[in-house]
Amino acid sequence: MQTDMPTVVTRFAPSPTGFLHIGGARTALYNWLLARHFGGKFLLRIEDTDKKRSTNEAIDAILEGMKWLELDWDGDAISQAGRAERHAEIARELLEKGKAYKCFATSEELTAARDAARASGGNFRGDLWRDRDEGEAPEGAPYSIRIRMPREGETTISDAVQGKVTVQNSNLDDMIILRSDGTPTYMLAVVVDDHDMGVTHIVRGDDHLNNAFRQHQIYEAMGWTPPVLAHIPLIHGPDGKKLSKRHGALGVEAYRDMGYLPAAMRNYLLRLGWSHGDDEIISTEQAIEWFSLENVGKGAARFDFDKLDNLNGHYIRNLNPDALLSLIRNDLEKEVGHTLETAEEERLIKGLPALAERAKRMPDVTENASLFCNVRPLSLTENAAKALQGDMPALMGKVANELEAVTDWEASVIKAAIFSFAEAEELKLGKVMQPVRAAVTGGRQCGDLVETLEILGQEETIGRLRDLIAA
RNA sequence: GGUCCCUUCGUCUAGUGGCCUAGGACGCUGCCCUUUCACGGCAGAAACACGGGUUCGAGUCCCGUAGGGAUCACCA
Repeated sequence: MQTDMPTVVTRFAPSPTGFLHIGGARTALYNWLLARHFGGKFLLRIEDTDKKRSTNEAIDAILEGMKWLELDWDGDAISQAGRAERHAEIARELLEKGKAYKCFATSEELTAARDAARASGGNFRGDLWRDRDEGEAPEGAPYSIRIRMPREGETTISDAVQGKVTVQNSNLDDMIILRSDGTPTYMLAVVVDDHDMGVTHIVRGDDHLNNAFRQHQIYEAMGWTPPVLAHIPLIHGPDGKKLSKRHGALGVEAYRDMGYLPAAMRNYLLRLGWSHGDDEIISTEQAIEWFSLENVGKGAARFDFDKLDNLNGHYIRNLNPDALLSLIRNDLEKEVGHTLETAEEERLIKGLPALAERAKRMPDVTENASLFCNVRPLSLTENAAKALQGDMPALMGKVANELEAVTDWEASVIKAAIFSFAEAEELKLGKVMQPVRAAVTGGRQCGDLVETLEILGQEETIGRLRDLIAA
């Protein structure tokens, strides 16, 4: 049926040699958005043809990263290694067609040829056996299979991001497509898999741009239609240098642990290299509707934590109290040392929005949230302690007495009580509010003080005030 | 070194030959709001890498230079 044939099929094809880093995450996001935009399919393929470097831990980390970012793929993740037989079959077909040939060169010969080519300022093409008869090879000698690249003319690819890019065919090397042990190389495997999986659009890092020409020739040799290519620029570190494991390249789970929200991450990554006019805050739904390869930038982008923080703050603020609580629950309970009681939960639900207003990363919320828990005596920050020096404890004791007389524990009443107290003591309002804030929050940030007192409850408020005298 | 790609405020970017006295966002500075810190509001400093063309007119097109990057494995 034509109708159930998706018009757009994209894929994300990471090699499982490490975690899902930020560049990979963005590549995955763009592929995902493109597929969702067109109502097509987004496939996941693990490029594990290099068994020596691939690990199951890495596969798990990548899958976990994708799930955390909420990028769902269609169908099961495909193992490239599991398709080796099919790849070898294509290699043999190419051989039969005369589009590939056997290479009996030893690694020493290859290295020597490579060094010579480089020394003469030329290009190594690996073609030692291109024009030799295989009968010249020793009986039973191992051989790899190399593709026979055209030597005349040029190859042009129309990249959706980079535009038309042309390279002279004389620069193309007769790369190995099947190793002497019979396993396929990446160069062959990608092409065969993308073709077999019906991939229509390949979005990947521009470190693959040079490979595109080489792979293009496999499509040509097989008579297959090449997919649309989009090579997106790489992401650099804050200092403009390339991201590497030693240099700021973190797995997405590291961002999760730092307290970034998946939605913020997606929004940030989306804008890092793609734009839609002046829009900055873009929901995932909106992104799906707007996403297009045409608006992907060509220049490499630097990763900027300040902007990510700003965006993250926005998404934290938009979380509802219940979601917020469930996100911080674990860490908060660890911090206060006990399972949250119902009364504490109730306070948190009321108090969390004000904290979210002030947060950039989730730990900002968690740290301040302990103020709504039963932890007495409350630990004081340096500034809070300073604000409570001298005769402040005594003053707080008086405030406590004043608040104890309040029969209707409600913000307006509490406020009136504090106001009249300040007036009676002939103190400026700030002179009372400031120490009360310090005493009750211990220096933690929160919103309106009086409202905070209301949420905290009369008993806890007075207790915290009197703890000062006791201490 | 060969090949290929890239280049607008500090950063992410808008800009597809006249709408650009180059716009937005983050960050930064100042002010306002204010019971802390934020949020929010207002104002401000801040960029077309350089040099040649093409054109009546160039950030936008072409060439060169410089700078940055990618790649050159029986890795992916």
